[in-house]
Amino acid sequence: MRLTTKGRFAVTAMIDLGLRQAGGPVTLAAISQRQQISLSYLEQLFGKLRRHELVESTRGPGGGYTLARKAADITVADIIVSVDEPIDATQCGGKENCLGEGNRCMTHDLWASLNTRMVEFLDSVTLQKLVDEQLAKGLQIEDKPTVKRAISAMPVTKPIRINAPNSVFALGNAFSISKN
Amino acid sequence: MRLTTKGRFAVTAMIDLGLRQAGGPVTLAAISQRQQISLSYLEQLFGKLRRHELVESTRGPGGGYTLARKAADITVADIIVSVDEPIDATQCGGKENCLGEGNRCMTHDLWASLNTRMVEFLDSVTLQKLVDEQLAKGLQIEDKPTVKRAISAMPVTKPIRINAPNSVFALGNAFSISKN
DNA sequence: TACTTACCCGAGCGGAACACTCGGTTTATT
DNA sequence: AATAAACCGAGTGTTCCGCTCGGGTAAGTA
Repeated sequence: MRLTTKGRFAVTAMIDLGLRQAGGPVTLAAISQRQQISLSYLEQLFGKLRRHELVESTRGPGGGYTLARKAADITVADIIVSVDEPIDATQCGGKENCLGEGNRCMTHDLWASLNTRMVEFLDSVTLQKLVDEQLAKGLQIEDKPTVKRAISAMPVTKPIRINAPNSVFALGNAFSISKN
Repeated sequence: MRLTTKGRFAVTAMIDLGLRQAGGPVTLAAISQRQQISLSYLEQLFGKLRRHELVESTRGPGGGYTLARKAADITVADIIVSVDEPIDATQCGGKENCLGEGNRCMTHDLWASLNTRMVEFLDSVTLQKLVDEQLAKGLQIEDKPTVKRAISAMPVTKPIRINAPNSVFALGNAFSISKN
């Protein structure tokens, strides 16, 4: 489990989905516009989210994605684990004697427990909670416009790189971390 | 604030330091051996830790590093923030209107709060706590051997890549994350 | 039947940052 | 002087992120 913008995007998109799915399946194209995430990239992420059974898809016109479970039953950990796949093991795969004789594997036990607590934390934050937070902040969801009008009114967005790679929790200046 | 093996190494090294500093300054070479972390890499990390005033250094023979504060006053967040430096801001640096007109910056508020909670959590885990955990697990600290004997008894380690990049919380198989 | 909509999929690419090396300098002790 | 250790900066290879491209397939609408 890594924590990158990948997971951040996934969480963001899932919140968007949770906010709008009451009006039927939500299109990736719509999420892409609202959240400024590349459509193709969203497709990759939602492919993973679907395989992990966090979302369900319906194809064809009027289709899109919906949550596979109630938002209250989806946690941030679920989402992040889904998109940041196992990859593979690093160093001393499973073996206990990764260090020399005697002094064995202090790192593993330590980090495993730290890791457990991290997961527990992320697991304690449900999608519902995040959705509610957004609603509480006065976010208002406009009705779905007719497709034709929305398309015609849409400005052409030039493909620039919006997001820097691998910078989770490295937010914009206004939100940079400082412990005073 | 990113979460990578870099931070993991730093935390591990700091625990090692916390465990051994009672007997005077601890050498990076010693930490390198015990924790299987490249010496030069440790030097980089401790350079940052020193600049952030988490450790103090004494040069020359018999020198090494000690904690700049009590272990109880150093948190995991302190350590990780120190080594994973600000870099710089991504996307819409500080501006509030990163999205188009109307729908503005849902992502930021959301992630900022999530981020805050993450930091709060990591800030709640002190180095002292981690050190105590290690001690409780029966780790025993041997007396410092004389330098000459230790050096002569040391096998030549061939420089292989021990650790994969960018895989925090992607632990070995035995510790891979699974939410059953 | 066509047409469109939307999900689906895999290959690939530029660049950032990780994990690490190397060669050297400075400071202090023996 | 010799050694031990912290310091420093400039590299290097690899991974993987963030994203694009080009095509597919299923499901509605005409």
